Amino acid sequence: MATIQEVAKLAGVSVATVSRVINNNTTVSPKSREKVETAIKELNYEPNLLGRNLRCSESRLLLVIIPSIDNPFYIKIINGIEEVARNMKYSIMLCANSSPERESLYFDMLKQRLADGIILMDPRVNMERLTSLSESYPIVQCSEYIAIESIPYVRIDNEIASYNAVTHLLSLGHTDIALINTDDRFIYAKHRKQGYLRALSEYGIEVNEDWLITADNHNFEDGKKAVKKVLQLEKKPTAIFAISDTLAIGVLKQIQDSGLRVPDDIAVVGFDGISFSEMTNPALTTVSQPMYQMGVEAATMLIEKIQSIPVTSRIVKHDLVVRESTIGKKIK
Amino acid sequence: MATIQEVAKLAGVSVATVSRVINNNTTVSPKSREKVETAIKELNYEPNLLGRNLRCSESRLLLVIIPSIDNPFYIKIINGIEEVARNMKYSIMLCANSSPERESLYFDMLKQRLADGIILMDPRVNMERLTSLSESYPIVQCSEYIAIESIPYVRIDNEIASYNAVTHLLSLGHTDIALINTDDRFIYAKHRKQGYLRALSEYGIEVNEDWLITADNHNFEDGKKAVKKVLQLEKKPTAIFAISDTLAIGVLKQIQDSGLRVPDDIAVVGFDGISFSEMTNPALTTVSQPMYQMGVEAATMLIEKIQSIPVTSRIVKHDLVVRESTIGKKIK
DNA sequence: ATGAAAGCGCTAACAC
DNA sequence: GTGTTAGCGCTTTCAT
Repeated sequence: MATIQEVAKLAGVSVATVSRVINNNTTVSPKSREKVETAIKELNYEPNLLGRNLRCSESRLLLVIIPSIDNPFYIKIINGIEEVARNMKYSIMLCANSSPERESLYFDMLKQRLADGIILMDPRVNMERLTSLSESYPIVQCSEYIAIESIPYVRIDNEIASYNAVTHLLSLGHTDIALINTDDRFIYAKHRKQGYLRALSEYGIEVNEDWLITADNHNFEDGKKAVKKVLQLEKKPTAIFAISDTLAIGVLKQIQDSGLRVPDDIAVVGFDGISFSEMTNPALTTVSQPMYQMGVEAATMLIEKIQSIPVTSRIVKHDLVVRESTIGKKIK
Repeated sequence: MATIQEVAKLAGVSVATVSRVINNNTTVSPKSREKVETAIKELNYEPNLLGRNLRCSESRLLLVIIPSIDNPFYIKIINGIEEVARNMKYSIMLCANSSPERESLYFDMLKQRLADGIILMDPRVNMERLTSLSESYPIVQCSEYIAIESIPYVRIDNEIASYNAVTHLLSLGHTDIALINTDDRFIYAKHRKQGYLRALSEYGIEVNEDWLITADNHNFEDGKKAVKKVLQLEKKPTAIFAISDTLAIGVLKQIQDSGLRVPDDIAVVGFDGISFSEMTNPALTTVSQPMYQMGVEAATMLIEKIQSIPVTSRIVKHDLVVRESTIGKKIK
């Protein structure tokens, strides 16, 4: 494990010169550079970045906090983040399954200088702690967000996206549309519900409270559970709008396991546009989010924040993808 | 941003004492401890771990290298790794989508002391580089492996697992069984093929070369593509064994899109036991790997290696999970 | 263009 | 039990 000292010695120059060669920012005479480079090769030298990090007081690590690694929704976002991070010579660390204790673990990494910033995709964090943290450390939000001045976000317009999805069902003639949502304290959930309500109201349809189901989570099982509840109702809906694809896939499964057909008996719409949504049978109609782009934007924003460049929040475009679960199979 | 110096000063003790309190390993008088602790609170002090890392020459970061974050197979493994890592005060960094350049990026982190060890789940790495690296740095393999003395692994017995899956199909009366595999240079692929061949041979069935399909990858689309190829054949199989669940799900989808029924026209078996395999319609029969356990074992092994404790490779148990895609729907 | 030297924040050996 | 001190390996003034 050669150090910069040894390289300097072998090359017959000072450590400063070696450092200059490594970081090739300042001018070094070709002769010195040459000597240093052969010494580096000779010794198989690799700079110890722990030293550099301490000296520069940066870790070049970005934390990406997601609620659960189980939800494929985050995958393409992460790919986008990674792309930008790599180009800017940052690494990213995925922090999943956050819980209060884990949360503080990650926040601590920021305070302990082990990370330079956070991309937050989990809304279930301690608001106060987050707010105070965001005053001293770079944080951006992606997809889900909390309205805090000091934390910019990138997201779609959930209200309109949801409105589009429900309008699609309405335009197909459905009037009995159930909504499978998650807890209202998530802002996206609130907005998606608002979009649902606005669409119904514009079509002059009364809301049936029985059809507003709250799922615990976005797991497949939660989707199945919700459908079981719906199918026990006296009056059953002819369409179900689930607030995420993972839920919708569980919905699909449970409908079919109950001997009903999609979309003939019940049409289904999901949300997110995960790759899996194409692979179900029938393929899932869904509101697709520009996940890769969201990741790119979030990472760019965060790195700018780290560099003390002012950044502002932005809204990106969603897209309704119509597939078999609402309009049935085409003849192939 | 308070430093240990300032804490020491405020507490009226030396930095050594503060360090002792922080790492509470050595004995400190209750009085000093008290003083230090109040000073820490007073200053809102957080130790700068960059300093500690440099001093201790460790990063307490484990690298987890997977081929693609898109394959849910790795998710539960990662959860297992995380559990162990957290308990041992390590962090993990997920390294996905590896390519030659990315690969060297990750290997560099090891050399540059930014990571303490690697859990490798991607077999597509440069063998030579890996071999030489493994002599100086702690590396363990999980699931997929390359037989290198210096790199222990945890995995299932792929040959037997595959044999079990195919035997299940044979016992249902299938004799025309296609195999959708990946490239033979992956050891798991080779072993799974061997299991397939052994099962057929024990049943006295000739191998039909047309039914040995090689998929590019484990994506859904690769599964669909493979089925399209199979369905163009003069003589079609009555069952398909796909070497991963992601492939199998594509297989399922394409069979159904072609107007055929699973398992009536073609039965399907997958491999891995990802959570999604339960949610397809019909639910997928698959060979389930003990992913969480594998993650736990791998992380434990790696940390032991880092601590210079000798570790040996181990084989864990798989499990054939029979579901609708081979035996059809039960009456509910 | 280059070297000497200070110091990033911490831990641990050593002396008391 | 506690303080002094020497680094861990690097970058970066400041001279020259």
